[in-house]
Amino acid sequence: MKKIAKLVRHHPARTSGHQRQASLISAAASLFATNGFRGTTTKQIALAAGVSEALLFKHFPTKHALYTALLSEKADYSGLQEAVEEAAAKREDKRLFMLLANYRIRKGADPILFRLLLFSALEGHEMSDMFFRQQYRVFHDLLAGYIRQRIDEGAYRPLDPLLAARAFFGVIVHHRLLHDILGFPMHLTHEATVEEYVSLFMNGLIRQ
Amino acid sequence: MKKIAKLVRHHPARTSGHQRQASLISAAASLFATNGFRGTTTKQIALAAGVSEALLFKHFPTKHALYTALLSEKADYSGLQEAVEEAAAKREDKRLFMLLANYRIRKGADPILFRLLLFSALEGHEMSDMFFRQQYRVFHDLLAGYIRQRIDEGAYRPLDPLLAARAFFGVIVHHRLLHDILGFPMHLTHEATVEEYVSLFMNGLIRQ
DNA sequence: TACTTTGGTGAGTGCTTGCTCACCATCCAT
DNA sequence: ATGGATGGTGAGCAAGCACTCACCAAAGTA
Repeated sequence: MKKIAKLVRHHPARTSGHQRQASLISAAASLFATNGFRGTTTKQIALAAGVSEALLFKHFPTKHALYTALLSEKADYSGLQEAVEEAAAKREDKRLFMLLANYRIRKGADPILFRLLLFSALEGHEMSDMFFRQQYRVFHDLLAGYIRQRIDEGAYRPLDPLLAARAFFGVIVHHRLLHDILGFPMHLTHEATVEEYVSLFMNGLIRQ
Repeated sequence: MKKIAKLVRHHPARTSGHQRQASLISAAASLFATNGFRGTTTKQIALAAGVSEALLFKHFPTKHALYTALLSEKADYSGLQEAVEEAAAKREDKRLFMLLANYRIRKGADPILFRLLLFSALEGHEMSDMFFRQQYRVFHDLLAGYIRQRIDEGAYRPLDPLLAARAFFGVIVHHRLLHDILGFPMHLTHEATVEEYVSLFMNGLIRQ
């Protein structure tokens, strides 16, 4: 009798340390993304992950450490970089821009990451700098470099390459800002939107 | 003797209600802008305004009410709208774009407002919607309407007007994001930057 | 079987938060 | 002068916060 009661009572079959850590991080991700670092309590995270608050602190010494772990895990742009570099090598201008734009605007693009990034930038988390300077700026410099090259080759007008690259990312980032953060509805399909942005960037507004 | 002592002791000459309210709002503005709503305490605000916390709550029933008062006071785009409409009526395309871009990028542009807006958008404050839908969207629709008109007149290529307007604002907003929030240095002067962005937007990247 | 390690918790701790309340001080009108 | 309105405060409250601690339970291991 005693034994059975014992077995039945708490019996969710202990989870491994790594799994727990992962589930805590994923629970934290969506909470931090929606409410920010300061707007999220460790109690909420523990609850969302289905464990006690005490266990959270067994895995991460502080709330801050959990946040840092989360941010460094989320940063992953591999795959895109190679595709972009290939398109650049082949001078496939339009494909290059489409790749970059599509990566962020495409249907499955993770709005959580975008919100996390913005929050961390605004709240001034130290990981934010790392995030932007390492990951984001890779594409920044990559694109600026490519534009510079194409200007030298005479294919593009002699604009400032860095500003041109920033302008392009601006269009994309702003789109996500309106769509993911402010909740503006899409008014064309994802594909058509990307196409339109790229066309505008490459050819300008004025009828030539 | 007695009289003098009385006069000298607490003597900062009582401030009027309106002045106090204004100084509280201005103190709150910079604190909310740097730390967000949740990251700012009423104690900090009171301290920055040089009064007791209790007085703050005499002027604003809740922290939230102060935030709302602040946001609705900060929203003021008058002046620009008329100038833009005038340029539009005269079909001074470049001047119109320069006006819009300059308004946000110019040297004195208030970074506090931009941060406040972003924070309120991320934190999901109800004023945020009002802010964006009323103020921000005015220019959105204004510009989109103008672009549509110019397309009809055959001056612009037949692009989607709304997306084109968004793209333009995207460039500007992104510039401020990099500069005001992430702390990226300006690499050209304000004037040259604006000029470059407008030129890119109007003429495109590709040498025609 | 016994023992160490690891997963897991309830019940706190001290501190900070938004907010209140009783009270004082100064102005202005009568 | 005097009384009501208005500007202003110190002390404190209940709730919530990040974080801790003593302790239990289930595995692996000898």
